[in-house]
Amino acid sequence: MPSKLFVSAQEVAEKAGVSRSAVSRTFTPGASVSADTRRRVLEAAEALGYHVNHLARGLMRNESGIVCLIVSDVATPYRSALLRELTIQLQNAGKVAMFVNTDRSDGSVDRALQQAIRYRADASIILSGLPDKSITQLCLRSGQRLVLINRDDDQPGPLKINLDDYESGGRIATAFVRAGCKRLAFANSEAGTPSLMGRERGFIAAATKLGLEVVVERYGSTGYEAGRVLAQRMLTRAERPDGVFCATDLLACGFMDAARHQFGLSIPDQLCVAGFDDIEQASWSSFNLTTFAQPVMAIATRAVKWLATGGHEDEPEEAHSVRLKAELIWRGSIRKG
Amino acid sequence: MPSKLFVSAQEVAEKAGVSRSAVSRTFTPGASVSADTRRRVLEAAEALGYHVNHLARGLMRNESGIVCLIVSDVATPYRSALLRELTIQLQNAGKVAMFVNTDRSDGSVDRALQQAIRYRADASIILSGLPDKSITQLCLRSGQRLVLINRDDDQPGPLKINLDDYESGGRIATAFVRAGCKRLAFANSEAGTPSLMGRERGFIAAATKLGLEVVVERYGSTGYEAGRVLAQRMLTRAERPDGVFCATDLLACGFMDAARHQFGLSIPDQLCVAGFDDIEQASWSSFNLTTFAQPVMAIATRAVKWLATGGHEDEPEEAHSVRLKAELIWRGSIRKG
DNA sequence: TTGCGGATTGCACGCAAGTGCAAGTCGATG
DNA sequence: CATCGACTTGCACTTGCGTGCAATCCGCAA
Repeated sequence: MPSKLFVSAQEVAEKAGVSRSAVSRTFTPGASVSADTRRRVLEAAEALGYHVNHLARGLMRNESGIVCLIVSDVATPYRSALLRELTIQLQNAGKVAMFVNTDRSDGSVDRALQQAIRYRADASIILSGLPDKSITQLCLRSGQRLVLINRDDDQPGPLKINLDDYESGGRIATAFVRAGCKRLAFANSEAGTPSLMGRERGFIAAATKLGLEVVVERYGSTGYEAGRVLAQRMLTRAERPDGVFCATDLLACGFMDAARHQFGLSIPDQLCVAGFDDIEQASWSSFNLTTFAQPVMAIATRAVKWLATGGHEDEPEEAHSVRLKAELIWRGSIRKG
Repeated sequence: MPSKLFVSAQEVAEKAGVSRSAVSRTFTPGASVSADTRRRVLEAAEALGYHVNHLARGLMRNESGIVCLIVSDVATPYRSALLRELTIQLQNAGKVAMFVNTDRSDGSVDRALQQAIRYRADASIILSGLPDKSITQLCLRSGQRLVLINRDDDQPGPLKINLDDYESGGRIATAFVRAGCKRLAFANSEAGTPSLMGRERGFIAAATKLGLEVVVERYGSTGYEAGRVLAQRMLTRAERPDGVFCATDLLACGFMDAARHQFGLSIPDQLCVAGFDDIEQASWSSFNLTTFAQPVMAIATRAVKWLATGGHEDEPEEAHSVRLKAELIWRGSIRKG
């Protein structure tokens, strides 16, 4: 129970000796107020510690300024980097970020979106999971904008930002072959998201075209521990792979650590490794990992710009789908060709 | 411009053939509604896709359900882990997290708090920086609760959660001495926050008592790169240290990487290292770092519980200050004593 | 049938803002 | 001095919701 409540425009008006409308107009850009009234209002507001109530303003304007970020595994390096960029850019665009965590349970994303609706978020950005069509439709009907990042989905309406996962898989396969690798492998998680599967398929397709087979293992999540397990499984094979593409950098870190410390392998001499995401740890000298950089900045910029300019429904559907390129960052985990 | 707006309680009422009050009461726990009306309202709401407008509800109840998290460097492993725990627990407590990024600029935290006030957040949790007293007072006067995490501050009112940084510094000094280290060093950042300085002072005090001097270097931020630079500075000294306590795990990771790959030192044989935070990377086999675990879960639990129960102003001031213990996690970067 | 108690319902008001409209102010011009 | 026009100002209504109060309904006992 707060003993004293927030200051209202009414109180400011009384202190400044003007009407409440004048206060309202003072804080509304473009409204008509004389310089004198404005000054008196601002002084009174400053003295009382008045701040416009965005809840009420949002109610009137039907525009809350809130953008809802729907994510799982926030503590993951790649996720947190993207989140950081998104929140900063949203802030610069005059929006405020609301956070909803999801887990792997069914309907988790749907509940998150309902939360967004309850707070009348102007938009929701979905980084994890995929909402049910009915909820998506409800959001769009309600005038809420939707951005799906790396979430392959074909519904019209939301802005979809994706990477060239398939092509990246192909590019890295070529790199392995140039480095003289003979036995390629792909280390994936069991998550089976479109991004991960795209990398896998692209890698296999390109390798096949180059005349090499690819051993594929899938295990666990996309994290470090799963990478270790995958290494244990793959490096004990009779035909030990000498070129491994890991679906994420975290998998690659776990894989490399196990390869070096458990199997005593030297990277890149005996084993070439590549990852995906370009998390900060990839550049650490313990890993020095060749990997694809998620264009985090570009993703955030596209998303926020689209939200800010308020792309219309009548714009062509192509404009709702963006494919960005993941840049290959050369480091030392693959031999020079 | 949304073509269609959100569904209002009025529309639901009309469709269900009841008054708007009935709709409102249906969604208010404990209110008096007959089972029949309730059912009809719920059906209509479901059909129309109605969700209570929390902006309006917050306006009425003077309780928005929003908790504002004020942070810088979100993408840092320790920060993102804490953030994850906080958001999840807030969510479980029926609150929703709002996110405000701060930078190092003056007044950045103050602006963040003003944002919290504008959205009538029930509380703000500050993880970075320290707000001006006047703003703090305004928040408290307005009935907003405040939690300061690892932010040494002596104002009454906010809940302050801190660690036993000083004592931890002492504990690790003892461990170094047991391991036979003769030349201790403390690698710190220039940030100079109370937590970092507490670790430094505690470490020096204990070492001095044990008859050892401590070389201290401070450089840059608390990140990996700063750790590398610190290693370069410290490991080129005539009297090379053989036991280094790094103020954070990231510093330690950078330090270890430089020590091994640039100076060819073997850890823990030639050099013992300890860190602080217990980020995920500390447990990776490349680092296997002995470190102090931030009780992330406990911190979040305390903060959220305090917010949920709504501790009163008339409770004793001691209840507003919590000191948690950082647990020493033994791994392989310090020799066994 | 009447009276009574309890549960349910609707009306109307309030929360804190934004805004159209009409009234008011002021200076300049004819 | 009257008239015009530009600029300000305040009134009143609106947004979506919660809730006190009074009215209504129902069942049951007298």
